Amino acid sequence: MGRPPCCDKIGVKKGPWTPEEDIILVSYIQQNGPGNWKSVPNNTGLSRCSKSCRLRWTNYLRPGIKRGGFTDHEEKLIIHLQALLGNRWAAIASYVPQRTDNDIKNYWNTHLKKKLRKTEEDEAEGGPSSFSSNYHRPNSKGQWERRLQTDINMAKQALHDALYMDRPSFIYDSKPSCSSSSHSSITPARPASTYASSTENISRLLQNWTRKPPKNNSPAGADHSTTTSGDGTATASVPNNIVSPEESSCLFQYWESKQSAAEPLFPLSLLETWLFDENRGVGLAEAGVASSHPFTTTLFHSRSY
DNA sequence: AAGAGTTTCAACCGCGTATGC
DNA sequence: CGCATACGCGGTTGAAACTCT
Repeated sequence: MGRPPCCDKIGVKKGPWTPEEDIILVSYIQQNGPGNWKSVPNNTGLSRCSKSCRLRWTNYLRPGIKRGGFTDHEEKLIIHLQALLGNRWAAIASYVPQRTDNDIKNYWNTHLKKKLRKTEEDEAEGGPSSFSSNYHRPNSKGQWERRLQTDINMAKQALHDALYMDRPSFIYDSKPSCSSSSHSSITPARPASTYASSTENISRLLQNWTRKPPKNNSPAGADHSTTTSGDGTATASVPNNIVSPEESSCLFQYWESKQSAAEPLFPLSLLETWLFDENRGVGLAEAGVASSHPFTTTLFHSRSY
């Protein structure tokens, strides 16, 4: 009885990946594209479980991944999304370009949770804090969870329509106009050259391997933005997320622009309001907020329920 | 300088879901 | 429809790095 192991445990190597293994994996994916992970160990000769290969690729080697050095905006975005979505890290990651779910999860567990706890303690003692008060509202999660899922799916569709309705051919071969640095493709099967930017990651990685910088040089990590790979994302490995990389980029950029303009947290407050709104009959469009931004306008006008 | 304690994060594990037969 | 397999996700672990004493 019991679940069979995902792969043959005998002879399967575990633990940290070596640069050699990384190179083998990256070059294989450059040629064949991500996917069909089951066959990767056999075809590459790597003594690794298929799962391990996929994880290594999606969390570390994939082009366009930014590591460490979370910005203040990203931090707030994550907190906000966590309050909305719970521990759905993959969903949250879909809104934060260039970050992996694992990275966000780790950051949450090691930094943000503590930060929130501390802030809440401070609040309990004295004045209100802008950091957490907006994010942790009591709400019967179960109550809106099912609805949330439906809403998310519909929002995704609407968002997609809104973003791409004028660009029928965009999806697989051109960059979204609002995205300067993110993934540009969501096609599963790709020519080898598409993955060229993997080499940026791997070379950077190998540099780090030979001269490991102190861990807390996180801003340097943020500067790595390699990221502008501009193409070649391993999009076949993009999980079944709420929004595509293009969409998340747009959202994120809008978020960032609003943040830098010192405006309130409009886009997510809007989203949050929408999601939490008990009186669904009263849409935000009717409340007059949606019209203030074309994105949300289209989003809400696209909703047909 | 060194040992203890703490933090970080890459990687693993197990479960749920999707897909193909 | 049921089963087998592959994939994706979230929780957890543990080694390495870092900080404190």
